[in-house]
This record gives sequence, C-alpha cells and structure tokens, in this order.
Amino acid sequence: MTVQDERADAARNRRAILEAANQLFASSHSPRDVSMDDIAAAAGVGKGTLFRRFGDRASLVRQLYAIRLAPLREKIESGPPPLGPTAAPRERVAAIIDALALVKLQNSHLMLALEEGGGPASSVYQSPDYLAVHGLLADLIAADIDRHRAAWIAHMLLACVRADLLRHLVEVDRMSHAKIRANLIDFVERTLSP
Amino acid sequence: MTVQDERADAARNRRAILEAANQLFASSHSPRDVSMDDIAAAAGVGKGTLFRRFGDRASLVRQLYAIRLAPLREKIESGPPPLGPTAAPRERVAAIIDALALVKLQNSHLMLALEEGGGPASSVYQSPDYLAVHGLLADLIAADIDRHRAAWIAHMLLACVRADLLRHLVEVDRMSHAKIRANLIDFVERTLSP
DNA sequence: GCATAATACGGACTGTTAGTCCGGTTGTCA
DNA sequence: TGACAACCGGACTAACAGTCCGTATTATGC
Repeated sequence: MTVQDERADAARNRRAILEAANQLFASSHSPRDVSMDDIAAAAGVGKGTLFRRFGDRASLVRQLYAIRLAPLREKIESGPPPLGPTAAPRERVAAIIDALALVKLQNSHLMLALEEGGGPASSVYQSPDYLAVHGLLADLIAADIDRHRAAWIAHMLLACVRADLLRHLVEVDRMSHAKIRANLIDFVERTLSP
Repeated sequence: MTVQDERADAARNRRAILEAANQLFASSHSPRDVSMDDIAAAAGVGKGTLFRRFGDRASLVRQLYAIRLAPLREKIESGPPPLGPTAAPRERVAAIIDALALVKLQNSHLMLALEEGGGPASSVYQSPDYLAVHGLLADLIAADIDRHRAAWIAHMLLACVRADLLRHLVEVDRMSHAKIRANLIDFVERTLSP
C-alpha cells in the first residue's frame, strides 16, 4: 500500500458516499432538502466518516461536479474539433457553451447544489472550474474576436448558462432542451459577430 | 385608527427593523453573516416581533429590496424617456438594464441577500419583481426587435446583471462601475441589433 | 381621565442542520 | 500472528430559523 492510496474500507466508503449523494440530489426537488445526515445514512456510513473524507458540504458537491464535468474537460483539453484545441476559436467558444449547457441540463440537480450551497463567502466565480473555463473562453475570444472585451464577453456567455436559469427555462417556461440549445447557439453566434 | 393602520409601536418597530437590517446587510461581507437574531437585537426588538412583522427572512429581504427598487420602478412605469413608457423600445430596454445594474451595484449587499437566501425552492426567476421586469423587457423586444426570441433575450439580458456577477466584476476583477455600465450598454446594443 | 378589549411585545423554547471529537474497530504489513 | 496506523460511528456542540404564550401597550368609548 503506497502512501497516497487509501485503505480498502476508506475507498469503499468514499464511493458509497458519492453514489448516495448523487442519488439523493438527483431525486430531491431542491438541494436544500438533502442534509449531510441524509447522505451519510443513505451511504450506510457514519457522519464522522462523511466529513473526514470530504471536509464539508461544499467540497462534496464540488467533487460530484468534477466527476460529471471530467469527460467534457477531457474533450476540451485534448479532443477533436469543435471542442478540442484544434478548432477555430469562434466555433470552439460556441461548442464549449453548448456543451456546458448540455452538461448542466443533464445534471441540473448537481449544478444547482453547486451554484447554491457553496458556502459563506464562496462565489461560483472564484471556483477553479469557473476560472478555468472563463480563462479559456476569454483567450479564445481575445484571439479571434475582440481583444478588449474578451473577459467581459466570457462572463456574459457563462452567465447565460447558469444552472438556475436553465432550470427555470425548462421547468417554468417549459422550453425543450433542444430549443434552449438552439437559442443559445444562435445567441452566442450573434454575440461573437462584429 | 382605521382598520388597516398599524399601531404606533408596531410602526416604530417596523421602521427600526428595516433600518437595522439594511445597516447589517450593508456592513457584512456576506448576507449569511447576518442572522435574524442579529437583526432583532440591532433593532432593539424581540425576535417574536421581527417574525410577526415579516413572516420570515425571505420576506424581510424582499421588502428591503422593494424599497430600494421603488424609485426605479416608478421611473419605468410613469417617468420620462429613456426609462418611461414613451421611450423607443430599443433605448428603453438598454436604459432599464443599465438602471438595474446601477441599482444593484449601489445596493449589492441587499441584492446578494435576495438572490441568495430566497428560501428552499424559491427561485429568483419566480419572484414578482423578476417576472414583472422580464415581462416588460420581453414585450419591448417583441415589439421592436425579435418577436420570436423576445422572452429568451430578456432572460439573457437579465442574467447579465445578476448581483453576484456584478459583485465579482467589482471586487475580484476590479472593474469600475463606469466600465461595467459602458460594457453592459455596448453589450445590450449589440444583442438588440439584427 | 379611566376602564376595557384588542393588539403587539419579548425572549424562552423547539427542531433541524453543519461540523467536531474520541473511544473502539479494522485493515495492512512484517 | 501481532502491532500499529488508519479509519469508523454516532453522540455531541453550536448556531440558526421560526413558534408560542404570558405580559405590556395602545386605542377607544364613556
């Protein structure tokens, strides 16, 4: 057992917790309805174990989020066009926004938990994930479209795919996923045009 | 004393509570740092009084918000152009977004409290205020720009003036209020152009 | 002024939650 | 197999939103 490996029981519990948390968030109307006690109980694990593994609620949610985002991250970092690095900047920005929207639509429960519960002073905007995608978008926009307003435009595009807005469009405005994505792509293209 | 008037002590306490709450939210880093006990104590009032007047935390925050928003609402409903009803739709939309951003920048503490703490399942998007301004913007956009995408565009424009985004732009990206508003106006105009 | 009833007050109380702590247990390795 | 490090569980704490009811204040009719 090398030093950074966890013990077998620890690994088993970690998986059980992630699984249970994901399940509970998915089947709850609001992330607030899911308490840490609920998650521990559903995972068949003591509360102490849950908190020792994940530190606090926000970290648990972030790990769940990271797991769901990993495939997209992979495609963006080293996949084929239009998401990968060899795509033309303009198409790549549109593809990234569309893919983000898709992931958020498909995992809205988790995304809501992430954007909501963060923690006292923790803004979504300071999370490594937001910073990374914002930085990438800003670079792409700066390279091809508008050097001066790149950071600004990147923020605006990301504001348009916030999980709570998407959720509202789906659940209250009854807009289909397809229509949301079509509108979004159109919107991005207009925004990126001169 | 007519039936809808409140007793003198009740009126005094209501004002004290609103004042104290506003003060506390303004001087706190995050709305979460301000508890209802804090507000009651600062207002020199018992907790029961606070909850009897306002029902719950979300209502209190909404009332504070409504007070700050009242002047703008007034200008939009019956003021002169560019905010009032006689303005050309395109200019009016831009003016409304700009004015909203200004109010939010000037009252960021309250706006954060509103967008954050809402309540279990209460989305910002279902509040009467959001619905009202979204409806107005959608109507204006439908009348003059794009009938088909009006509701969508209105949502996107409002997403761009969310309090937490504005706060991030100010406090982390160190963007000046003037620059934010300039970028925003430019962005809105581009969005509303064919 | 004063009696009276309606109204409002305050703070002790409840229920729930995130997060901590430590005595006991289990897995790993020699 | 034995020893020890890592891990486990759930009782515990602190803090919070929201409730309740005996007491105090206010308006009103006389």
